[in-house]
This record gives sequence, structure tokens and C-alpha cells, in this order.
Amino acid sequence: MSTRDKLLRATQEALVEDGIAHLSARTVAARAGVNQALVFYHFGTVSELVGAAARSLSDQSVAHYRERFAAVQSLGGLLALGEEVHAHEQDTGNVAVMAQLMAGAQRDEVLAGAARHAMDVWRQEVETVVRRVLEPSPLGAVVDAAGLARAVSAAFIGLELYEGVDAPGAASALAALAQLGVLVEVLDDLGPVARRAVGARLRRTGKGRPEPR
Amino acid sequence: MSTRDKLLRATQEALVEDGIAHLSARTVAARAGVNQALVFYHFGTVSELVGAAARSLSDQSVAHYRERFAAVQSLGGLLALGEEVHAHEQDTGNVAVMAQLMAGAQRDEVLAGAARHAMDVWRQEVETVVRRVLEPSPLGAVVDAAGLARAVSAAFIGLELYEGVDAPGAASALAALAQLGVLVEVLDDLGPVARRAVGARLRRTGKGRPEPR
DNA sequence: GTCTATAAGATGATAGAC
DNA sequence: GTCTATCATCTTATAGAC
Repeated sequence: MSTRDKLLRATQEALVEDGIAHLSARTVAARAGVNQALVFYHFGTVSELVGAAARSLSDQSVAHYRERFAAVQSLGGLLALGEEVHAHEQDTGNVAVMAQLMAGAQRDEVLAGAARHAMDVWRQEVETVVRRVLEPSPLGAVVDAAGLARAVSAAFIGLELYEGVDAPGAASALAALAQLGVLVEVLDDLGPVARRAVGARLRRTGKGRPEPR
Repeated sequence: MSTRDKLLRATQEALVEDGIAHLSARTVAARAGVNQALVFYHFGTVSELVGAAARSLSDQSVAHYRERFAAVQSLGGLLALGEEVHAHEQDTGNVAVMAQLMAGAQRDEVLAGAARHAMDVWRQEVETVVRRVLEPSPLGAVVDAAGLARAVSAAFIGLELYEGVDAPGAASALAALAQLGVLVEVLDDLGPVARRAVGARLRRTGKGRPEPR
């Protein structure tokens, strides 16, 4: 493995295990087993290193699920795959990397760029499936696929941070969301009944999906 | 205002504006206009200072909404108040403080304790309302109030981090969640029809709310 | 309670030998 | 590409004067 790759890997590990607050050129280099000066030779700054590590990780993760997403045909199937993706990304630490990246990105334009990129590759992939699966459902009339894809991704990041602080609490939160998934399926099962009710509600509140221009 | 309070306030501001990565005894003291050594005199360590600032902020915020929560009588009212709380807490920067606290808490037991406390005071308050409002609804049969309260809090934290990185993206995510709120109301309106459908689904999937022991 | 001074260490980054 | 050596700066934390 090249020094560059060793540094990228070590950065991902450091974000998961120590968090971005304790990350430095020296701690990452030590973890990678290489000299500290090589961080600056290969990446220029520590922020660029972290950004590159996050980009490569998100690209890799999303590509890993591409065919799985493409194969989803039903809302139930999407919810099931969603739970699986979440469990796997949690295990590998990829969500933790995203969470630490975003926390550090609040005052660092380089990290912010990497965070936008990562959120966008996930959004792009999830949005396609959500749109396809929701189209024939009564839900399709109400929910904006792109917005929903972003909301789900952001929610998972919040849950990951919560997990690091109170694991049992986070588990019960996740279970509650799985229960909400059941509700969505119910609404879907009701079909035309739900569609009419949704239509009536929208006319009353005016809160529906914005018309495409 | 006492030096102690100046430091607490300055810490909250620093978390919102600079993030926990750039927070140090010196930066906070400068912001508070006091001597750096006073951080250690009053709080012992920087972590204790951050923890105390987060605790006081969360206690204060939750207390501010107590009567509002108590007055909520319907699911629609709860969703409306939820949107209002989120908008206000976003503006005041309280969610940003929570997000930075949790990011830093992943490897710091003192910060983790403060984060658990903050999540718990919110959970406690929200859980009561959710349980009361959901009881007569078909949703009451499916959703665990405590878990849902935690999930919503965690999701808001993820959205806050996303907001700092991609404001328009976060806005569209929030809009999508508001649309989901409409769905919940629809399900609630359907009453007995929905209740029967929920019952049927639960028997099929076995994913319902765990029975209280 | 507040200040100055200072210790003891970590950090980003660079120059220059190999 | 990789190493050593080094800077200037920042960090937590303490001792001791006031």
C-alpha cells in the first residue's frame, strides 16, 4: 500500500476512534506508521487530508450499494435495504466519519466541500430509488424525493453521534423509526383511500410537494 | 454578570460560531474578556467548562418550553409546536451547541455525560407530550414515545450539522419532513380504518411496540 | 477571585539532507 | 519520496503575587 493510501486509511480510522478534535498530522502519521512531514508533502494541509479521506470513503461506500439500490422495487424493499445499509455503515464506521467531518466543517471550507460532496453522492443514489418506489404510492403526491433523501442521511448522522454518547438510547430511537416504517407501509397499503385523504389534507394545509417548474 | 457566567456564555457562543475544534481556554477567555487562568480556577478543565455550558443551556431551553408542551392537545398541535421549537432553537444556536458537544463527546467522558444529560431533559419533556397526544390515535399502537422523542432530537442535530455545510440542502430536507408530518395527520384522520390496517400489518411483521412489562 | 509568569508539551508547517 | 531537524505558535495547567 502506498504512503498516500496508508494516510487516507489511518485518517478514516482516527476519525472513527478518536474524533476530529484529537486528529493531527502527528497522530495520523503515527497510526499510519509513516513520517509526519509526509502528510504535508502528499496533502498540503491536514484539512486536505481529512477531506480526501472522507471523499474516497463516501465514493467507495455508495458504489458498494449501487446494484442493491437499483434492484429495489417496492417501498417495503426500500425500507428493508435502508435498515441494512444503516446497520452496515454504522459497523464500518462510515457514518462516524461523516459525523466528525460535518462537525469539523462548520468553520473549515475545505472540510465543508468534502461534506457537501459526500452528502451529495448519497442523496443522488437514494433519491433515484425513492422517486421510483414512491411514484405509484399515495406518498408520491406529498413527499419530495430529493429532500427526503437528504433528511434521512442527515438523521442517520445525528443518530450516529447520539450512539457514541448513549448507545441504549440510540437503539431505542432507531427502533422507533423502524416502527414508523410500518406506518408508511400501512399508508401505502391503503392505496386509494389514503390518496383521497392526502389530497383533502393538502388542499386544507397547502403544504404539499412544490410543483416542478 | 459574574466571571463564571461570562465564561459559560462565551463558551456557548464559541461552540456556535467556531465549533469545538477551535475551542480552547484562551479563545473562550478572550471572548469573555477575562483572564485565561480563570477557566481553570472556576471549572478545573476545559471539558468541565464545556460540559457546564451545555448543561445550563439545555436546562434553560427545555424550561422555556415547558408550559407550551403542557398545553398541546392534538397531534397537529404537537407537529406545529415541533416546527416552532426547531426554528427557534436553530436561531438561538442551541442545536449547534448540542451538535458540537456530541461530536466532541465521542472520546471525552465529561462531554459525554453532559450530552446524555441534555438529550435526557429533552427526551423527558417530549416523551410526555408524545405519549399523551398519541394515546387516542392509531399511531399510539405502533410508536414507542420515548424512542421517538430521542429519534427526533437526534435527527435535528444531524440536520443542524448539515445546515452548516449546505444550507439550501438542509432546507429542502426540513421541508420534506414537514410533508411527512402531513402524512401522520392523514393517518390520524383515518381513525378506525387506519387502526385496523395497522393491526393487520403488525400481525404480519411482528414489528410493533414492545408490550410494557 | 484575579492577575502575571511560566512550565511542559502539542501543533502546523518548512528547509534541506539523502 | 522520505527523512531529520527545527520554528513559531498554541495548548493545558500550575505557582505565587496581589
